[in-house]
Amino acid sequence: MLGGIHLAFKDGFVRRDTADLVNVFSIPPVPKPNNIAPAPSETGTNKGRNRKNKKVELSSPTQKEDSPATSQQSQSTKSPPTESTKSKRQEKKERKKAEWDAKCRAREDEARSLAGKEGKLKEFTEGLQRKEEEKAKRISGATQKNRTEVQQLRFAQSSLPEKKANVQTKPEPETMAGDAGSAPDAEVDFLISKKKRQRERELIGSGPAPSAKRKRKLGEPDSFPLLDNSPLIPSPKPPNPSPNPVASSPSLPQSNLPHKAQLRAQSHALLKQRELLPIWEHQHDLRQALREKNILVMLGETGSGKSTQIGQFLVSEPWVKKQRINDPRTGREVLVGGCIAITQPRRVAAVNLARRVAQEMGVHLGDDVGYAVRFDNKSSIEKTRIKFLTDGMLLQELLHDPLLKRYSAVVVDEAHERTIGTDLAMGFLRGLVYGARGGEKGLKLIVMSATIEVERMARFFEREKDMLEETVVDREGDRFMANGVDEVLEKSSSASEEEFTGCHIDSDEDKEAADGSEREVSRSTVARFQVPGRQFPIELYHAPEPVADYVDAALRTVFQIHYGEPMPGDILVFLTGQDEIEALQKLIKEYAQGMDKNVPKMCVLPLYAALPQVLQQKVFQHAPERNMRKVILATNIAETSVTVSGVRYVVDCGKVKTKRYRPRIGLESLLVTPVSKSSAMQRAGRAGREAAGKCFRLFTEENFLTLADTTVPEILRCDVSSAILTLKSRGQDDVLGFDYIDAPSRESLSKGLEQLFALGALDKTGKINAMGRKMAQLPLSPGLARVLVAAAEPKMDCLSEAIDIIAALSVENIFMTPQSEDKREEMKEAQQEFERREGDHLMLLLVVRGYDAQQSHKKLWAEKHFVNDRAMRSLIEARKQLRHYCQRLSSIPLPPPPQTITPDHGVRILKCFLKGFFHNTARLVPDGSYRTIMGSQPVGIHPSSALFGKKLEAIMYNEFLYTTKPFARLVSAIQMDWLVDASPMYLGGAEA
DNA sequence: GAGCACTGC
Repeated sequence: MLGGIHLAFKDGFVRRDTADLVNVFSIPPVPKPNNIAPAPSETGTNKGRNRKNKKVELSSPTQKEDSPATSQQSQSTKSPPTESTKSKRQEKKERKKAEWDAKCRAREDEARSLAGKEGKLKEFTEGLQRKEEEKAKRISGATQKNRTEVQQLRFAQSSLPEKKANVQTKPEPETMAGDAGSAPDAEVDFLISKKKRQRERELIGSGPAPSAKRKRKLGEPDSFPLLDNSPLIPSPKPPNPSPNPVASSPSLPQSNLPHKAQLRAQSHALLKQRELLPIWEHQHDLRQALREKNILVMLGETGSGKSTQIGQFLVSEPWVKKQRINDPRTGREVLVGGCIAITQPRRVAAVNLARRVAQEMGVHLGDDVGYAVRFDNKSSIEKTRIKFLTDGMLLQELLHDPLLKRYSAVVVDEAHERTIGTDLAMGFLRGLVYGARGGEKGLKLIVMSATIEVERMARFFEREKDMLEETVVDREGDRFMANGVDEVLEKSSSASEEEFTGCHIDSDEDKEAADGSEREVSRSTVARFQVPGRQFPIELYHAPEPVADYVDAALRTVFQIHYGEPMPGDILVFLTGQDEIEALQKLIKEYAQGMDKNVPKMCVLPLYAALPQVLQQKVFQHAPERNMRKVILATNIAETSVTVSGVRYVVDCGKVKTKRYRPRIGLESLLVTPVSKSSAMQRAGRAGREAAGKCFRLFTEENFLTLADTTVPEILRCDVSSAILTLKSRGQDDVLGFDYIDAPSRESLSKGLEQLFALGALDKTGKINAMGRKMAQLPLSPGLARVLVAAAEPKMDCLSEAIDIIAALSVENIFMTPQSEDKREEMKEAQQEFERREGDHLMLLLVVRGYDAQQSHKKLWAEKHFVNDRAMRSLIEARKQLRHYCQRLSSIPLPPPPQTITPDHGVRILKCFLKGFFHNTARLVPDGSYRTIMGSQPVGIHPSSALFGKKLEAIMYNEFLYTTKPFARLVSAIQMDWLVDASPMYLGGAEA
């Protein structure tokens, strides 16, 4: 039996090309061997997967009965509906209970023991890393790099069906003959040695590097493991040794501040690594380009080094020093410049890049190089010349300093991610570069992206002149009102297409003109630049026919890889959520038990944001045994935020959960949708970080071709009321006329405006008023910001209570979510002391107060009450910040929080919440169900609420979500007559 | 009687 499986797998993998893989994808389901150890109680059911997807078929019919995974299914279909069914069901239920209890216990134990081992593990992994560093030093970095380039050339030709066809190829005068095109295998070694010699010459310093031709490869944001691992590993060093020379840097002594000489020495040591980065040889051209033009758009691929080097290349340019300009608004002279800002979409990225660049420059973090993220600012107004910050932070600075006076240049990194933050920042920056900070002494703007969308961005920054004319003409008619988003989208996409043909930035087929050092010499206001990345080749495989159940398909593919592909090489599987991950983890573990003894073992690891930190870290550690393959089951978190080393095989289900907003009903929902092409490429790219890799797509090639090129920008998918408030508070009152890269639909914008008006943030003409300005300063959604402003009013007088509750609402769920029913019962009991008949909001307040009351045993207390300690700690941070902001907004000092909360007090708190959430209300109708007060839609109280099952006159809720049916989450009881003064403007004539 | 991807101020 075992041999049979073995052969079955082997057959599929003797030869490795797409055609064979087609067979592999369609081979019969993995048979489950008979001699599997009898399943322990926990394999008795197949919770989740079987229930959810009936199509799953994991074993052939004859083997079904042997399979613990399916025994339950066959049982239930076979047994007649006798009186024993009931007891059987009971039995099943109990078994299920036991199983989940066991699982929970196991997980808790695991977490605990891991936490204990952490110290030892760190020691161990650091030792390993030191060894690896030494090894890396021995291997010539240059050889490594050149080999990569050659492989890239070959890869790029063979894969990537998503090439743009209409690309002009430009012959290039100064290139090496054999380098450009398809190098036959025999030539490869020759090329490597040739390039190696060249590189060695370069390293000894004999003249500038001849411009090497490179090929565009899988787009992927530039991120080295040091950077990407960090969200999960707080230590400055990743525990995993990495062959990437950038990642394995000498580490600083942790104990005290390093001496200046030490810093210099380290900086010197790092210089060698920096010189190997693809961007290094282009620094002169970059500087030159920015002397000539104020805007530069750069396509920088994975590992090009753009994020770490750009600041250092520019910091000593003459235009960085402070200079006087005329502020057109006041007519007065102001002093501007002196610092380069580099924005990132994620906090960890900003912090780690700053740390790294400080090391490279040999300076203390916070002096010449610093960062600013929420809750953490390590930069100095006088000293800092390179500052990394999140895009949200840049927008925050815009609020108090509309000219961004501190900065000589702003670099927008990872622009292709198109978060609302980056999009708004780019709109504002463009306005500055062509307005108040334009001209010869103007602000420099550098936009860096990893996808071909850069060309669209270049167009966006270029079309200022046209736009101005257009806006003047269209002002009355309102361009967006009239045409809506479709026309805008259409316009931009056709623009980018024509641009591809004329632009020197090559796309995939344009091998001839791939030299980034060549700049477009034209009258364009935007300089364009391309820097190749460092990425190993990846073989792509597609499923031959559509896959009905991708969890099942992933299961088979994982085993196929495991049997057919050599070690080492870990497998990274992309799925959409925790549910799927847990289901697949269970299945793989079951089947792995039946593997032949001489087949390497597997170590299955989940990875998603909600997973406890200690368990996340396992992904970065070595497999517990030698000759063991790690199989990482991850959500989208592994696509951008986290880089796992050691991965050579990627399995991509082709789906992702995305938020969608339907403005008409004002409802946000989370849906499983197909990924975009660039997302799929990004995922595939994860297989080629350290060596050549393979990517198995669980969808057909035809399917791939129908995917959208890029992910829909966030601003087109979400509620934009918050974005509108940001715009208006920063001087852009005409939100319909703001120059978005992609404008939200007219419907979405007007819904947002309407909401803000109802909240009292805008006056009748749509201008922001005092209330709106206050709200805009708070790091909260407009609704929650409104609550805070209301709570600060003297007659309400419950500011510190409101802050506590809002802080609880703005961090991750502060309650644990136990899996087993027993645990849930236990949790209910433990939390009884917090329960209030008013509902969830006051319950949150009591939890916060309970946590506060603990002096030294906070963690224990949290554990006992099923409260998430990590969430509580970030809650405390957020509260500190909110208090700070509130104190700034009103001169009145925060009153000390009262010890008890009287019913009257509770009413006042809830009335404040109603000011921000009057639109999220429902009332009881005669049939005993709830219907929303606006729109009269049915809605039920979510089972997670303390008010679940209760019948109340009316309810208010913070969240509306649609899963199996419409649910209200975070619910409190209200009275109908409170609604009248919650938003008189909005409810004015309506019955309330 | 349900179950939520990922960020950010």
